[in-house]
Amino acid sequence: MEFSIRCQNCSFSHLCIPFSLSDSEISVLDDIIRRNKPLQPGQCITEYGKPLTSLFAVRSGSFKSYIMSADGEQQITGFHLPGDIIGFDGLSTQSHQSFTQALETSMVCEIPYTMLDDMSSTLPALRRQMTKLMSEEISHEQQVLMLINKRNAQERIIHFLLNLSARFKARGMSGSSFNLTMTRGEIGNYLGLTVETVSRILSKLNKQNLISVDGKLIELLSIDGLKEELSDSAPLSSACR
Amino acid sequence: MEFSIRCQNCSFSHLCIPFSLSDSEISVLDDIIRRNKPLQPGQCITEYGKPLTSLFAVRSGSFKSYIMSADGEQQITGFHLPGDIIGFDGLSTQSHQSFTQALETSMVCEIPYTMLDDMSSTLPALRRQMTKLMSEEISHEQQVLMLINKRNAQERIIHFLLNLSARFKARGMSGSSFNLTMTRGEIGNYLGLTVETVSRILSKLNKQNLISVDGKLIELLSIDGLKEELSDSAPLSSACR
DNA sequence: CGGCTAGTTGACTTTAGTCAAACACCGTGG
DNA sequence: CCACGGTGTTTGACTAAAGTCAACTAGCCG
Repeated sequence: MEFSIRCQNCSFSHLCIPFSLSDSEISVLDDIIRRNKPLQPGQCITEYGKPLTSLFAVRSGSFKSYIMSADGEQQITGFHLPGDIIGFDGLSTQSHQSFTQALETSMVCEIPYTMLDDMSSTLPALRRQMTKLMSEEISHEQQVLMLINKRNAQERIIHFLLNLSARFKARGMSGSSFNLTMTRGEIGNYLGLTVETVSRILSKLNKQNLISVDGKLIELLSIDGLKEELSDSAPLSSACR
Repeated sequence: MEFSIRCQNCSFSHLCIPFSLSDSEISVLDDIIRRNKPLQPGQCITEYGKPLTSLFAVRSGSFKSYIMSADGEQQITGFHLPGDIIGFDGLSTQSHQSFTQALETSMVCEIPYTMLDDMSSTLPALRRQMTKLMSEEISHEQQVLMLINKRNAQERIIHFLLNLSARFKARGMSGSSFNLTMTRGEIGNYLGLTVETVSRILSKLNKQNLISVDGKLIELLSIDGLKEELSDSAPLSSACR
């Protein structure tokens, strides 16, 4: 059936768990993966507190993950594109720590975790890749912390756009023209800004002809110009020794 | 010699890699661990770009980890207490992604990584514990992102103090009275605040008799009162739907 | 057509940052 | 023993960046 694309011919496998596995190893992995029907925008694949039985790999579309505070406030912790793995934060308790919601019609590969863990004892390359992916997530979150703590609103948004651009490019899509599947509010939530600030800065960058904004459609007109804007701003803060 | 405390009688093993390993498994682990001489304040155990050959477990004292941006700006990503594992962020590239510096005279257990990885193929409990520790680090960083993005200066500092308190308590030390081994500047750097703001808020909490500040020595006079301060403040922001 | 959500823009406010000055603490060396 | 320099901390006065509040527009879908 149509949902059954295999890892062997998946164009995102170099970003995903199969990276650096041999063909035979990939085939073993492929056998345990479940590919379900597409998800509609708004549908959740993980919810806080639910038992973690599988990890998910984004097959197509996009997702947001968010945690929720005691008072019900959301904090978006990441946006996921094809090839990304979802669920690492739940492995410590074997129950999900965050919510993950489809931003558009999307598909995922579901990877039963106990099987994956079992396989990793006999396949060192698989174990190493899992470790690598988790380690990358830790490093990435550290970079986000610096972005939020040390950069102003415009710098955060430019970083965000450039990061999206690079990730689209790594997936064989255009890095200069893409659709935002998240709202301005979701971008702001992630970056610690309000909707208004996000909107104002996108308008400003648009006016400067650095980007072209047409609703959800974003074109990066001058990536160099955008990077220029980053280095222009105050290079050192007093918080740094 | 005096540096050779073993995992078997280490009082932090329940927080560390040995957790949930059997006695015989701990003994295998213990054999690969190197215990070097104490580190002086300011000494680094990891530096960006250096090959990662070992992970480190804090044995005594405390550390800060920080990443550095292209323009030399530091972002502190965490403070480490006994039992904490240092180095997960470097596993993806097999080279360290951050700097880790002793804040006081401290000792670490050095765990050669290839040996640890080899062991994890035959010891599922070890593999699971490593995964658990990495997963916890991911979850923790997500919580920090929410703290920085959604909480004001006072809330960040109270959270920071309560978190330190809980961690000291989990290590059998007083959760109500402790020494800050980091400077106000380092606290501010971590929380995205300036030295002045940190100082002002500590003074304010001191004046409110919620804490007592005497230089580096902090006493939490009313943990309930501090938590009260958290829930008092604006419960919902407009960034949340 | 009407109602809803998302997005934009303007006017005003607030929080934390900046700049500056002074103090405390600590180790060094005369 | 005390003077000195350095780093860390505190406090005050002022500023600026982003948040808040509000009004309005643009799509979208029933």
